[in-house]
Amino acid sequence: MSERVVTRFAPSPTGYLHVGGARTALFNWLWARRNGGTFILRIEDTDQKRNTPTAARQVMTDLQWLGIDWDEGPETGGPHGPYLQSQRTDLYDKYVRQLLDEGKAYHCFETAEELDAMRQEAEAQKTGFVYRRPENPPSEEQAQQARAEGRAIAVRFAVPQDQPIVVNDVVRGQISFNPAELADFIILKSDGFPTYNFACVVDDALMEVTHVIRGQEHLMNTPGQQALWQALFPERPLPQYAHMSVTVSDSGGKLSKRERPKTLRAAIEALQNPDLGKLAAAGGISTDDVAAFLEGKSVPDMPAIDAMAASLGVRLPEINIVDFFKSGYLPETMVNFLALLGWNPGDQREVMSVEELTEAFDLSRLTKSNSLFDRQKLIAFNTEHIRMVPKDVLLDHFKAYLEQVQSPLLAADDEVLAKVLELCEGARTLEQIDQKSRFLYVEDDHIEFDETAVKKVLLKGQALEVLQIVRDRLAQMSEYTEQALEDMLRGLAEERQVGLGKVAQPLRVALCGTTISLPIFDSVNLLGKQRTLTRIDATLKRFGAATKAESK
RNA sequence: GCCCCCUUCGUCUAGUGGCCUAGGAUAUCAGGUUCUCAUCCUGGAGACAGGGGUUCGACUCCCCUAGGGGGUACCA
Repeated sequence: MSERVVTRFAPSPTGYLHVGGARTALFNWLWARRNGGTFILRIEDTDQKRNTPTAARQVMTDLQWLGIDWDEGPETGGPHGPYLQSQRTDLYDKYVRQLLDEGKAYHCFETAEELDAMRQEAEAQKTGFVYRRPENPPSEEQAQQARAEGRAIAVRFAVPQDQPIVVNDVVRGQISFNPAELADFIILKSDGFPTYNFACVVDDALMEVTHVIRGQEHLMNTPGQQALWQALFPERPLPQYAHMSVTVSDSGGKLSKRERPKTLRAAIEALQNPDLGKLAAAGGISTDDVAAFLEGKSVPDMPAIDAMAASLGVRLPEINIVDFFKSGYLPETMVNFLALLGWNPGDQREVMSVEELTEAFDLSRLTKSNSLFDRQKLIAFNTEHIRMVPKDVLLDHFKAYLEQVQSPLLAADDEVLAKVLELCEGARTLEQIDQKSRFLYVEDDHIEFDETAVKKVLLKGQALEVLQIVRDRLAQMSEYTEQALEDMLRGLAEERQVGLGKVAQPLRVALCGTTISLPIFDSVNLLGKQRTLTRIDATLKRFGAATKAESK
């Protein structure tokens, strides 16, 4: 493979990087890395209405979290910059001019509304709408005049009609298109910005892109782009196109950003008496916004959606890359899992490191059919990667996670965190590790007791009695080691002719408020004698009184 | 409506005409280990969308039907 490889990821900055985009980025990146080639990041911000100023930065942050770096792009620079399309308009203008002069493009004056009307009419008659090229395209003078009158003026590419356009796709083979069914598409919008189909071709050519790896949703754009490329850059070879299958959601349909708001809306609607005011406050938006959201009229931004969901304790399906970060997935897991969505190494390997993926990746093994995003399998992968990743790397990931969710465990030093990670071997997500360990750093009088845990463990049988004995023996222990603790608890269980669970569970709930925590001996040990006793006393006082009251 | 793509266990997939009584993973079920949650171990069940061809022989090649997906913008 001595051939030079240049790939690119070209997102439009409309929000967070989502799973689909991340996969596209990853495949392009893997292919470039595999071949010692160049990976370019290009921001396609030619739609004035849809861009948000911080989105490009957000996308870059998300890529970086995944470990996807770019050789050329924003903030990195490179020989083909700038890498924001909104800063390249002079280039696009130049090529539009060239096409116009060569008679390969022409002006048109229809407004968006007029075109809409034509389209609707066509639809009413159940026929497809194809823009018909006028017999005599407007002259340069007419265009000048229209411009002077302030009319909307756009430029269309005249798609060559002489022969079928054959796209040679790496994944799907040769696909032939009838040019008569390809409309003369707009390349320059009336606001002066190029359309995607135009800017993309100009940039791919200028940036010397050799491989275009993208989702199947772009397959229908390809004949037009290819024709444009040949009109503009006849001397340059076309890039290799590879159209990947689409990723669909396990809740049915295409994996879409809209799933999160949808899930939240359903959760709110399922409530008897949703407190809209409280929701609005949680989301930092107005009550009217919440009402409009419930009626399906508008959708608040992601942070507001997240905050409202959190206030209700509702879990939203992860869609954006940051969502997976917040749910405690490792970047290694995401990269591995994403890579297997529409690709496989051809042997029976599945859990793979980035290095292995890079080494094995090949365009010839891209899958044709759509794949479903299976969260269950993702969790299984995460379990494997948590186990596989080097200790220091895992520690770094864990600290980043704790920071992200602002866990009380942030107060712990590296030594304790490393110990916690060791004790949580077999955990499925970083979130689980955090959840079962954070009690260590919660104030003794701030323990939240889980209702079912209290009922099922503490208030059952002789639990409180046993807890009292545990407390007394603990207080008397001169040596407070894990081994001593274990001996004591096991001894007690044996004395009372019960399983260790009968002794350990009440203690666990007293210390953590839940039935889920680190192994009990370690929990007691890490918490320290004093705090352990304090928590047991508080529990005995609180629930001991409750049972007495009940028995009266 | 029109155009394009796709179709193997629930899910992701291996399979490029005989290695297929179709392999792996995950999920699921049964059993075991275990102080909780997990992990872990053993075993089980589970698929070539349907119909026609081609061929000595089709999961593999061709056609049709059905189903799924994508596109049909002055979005990308």
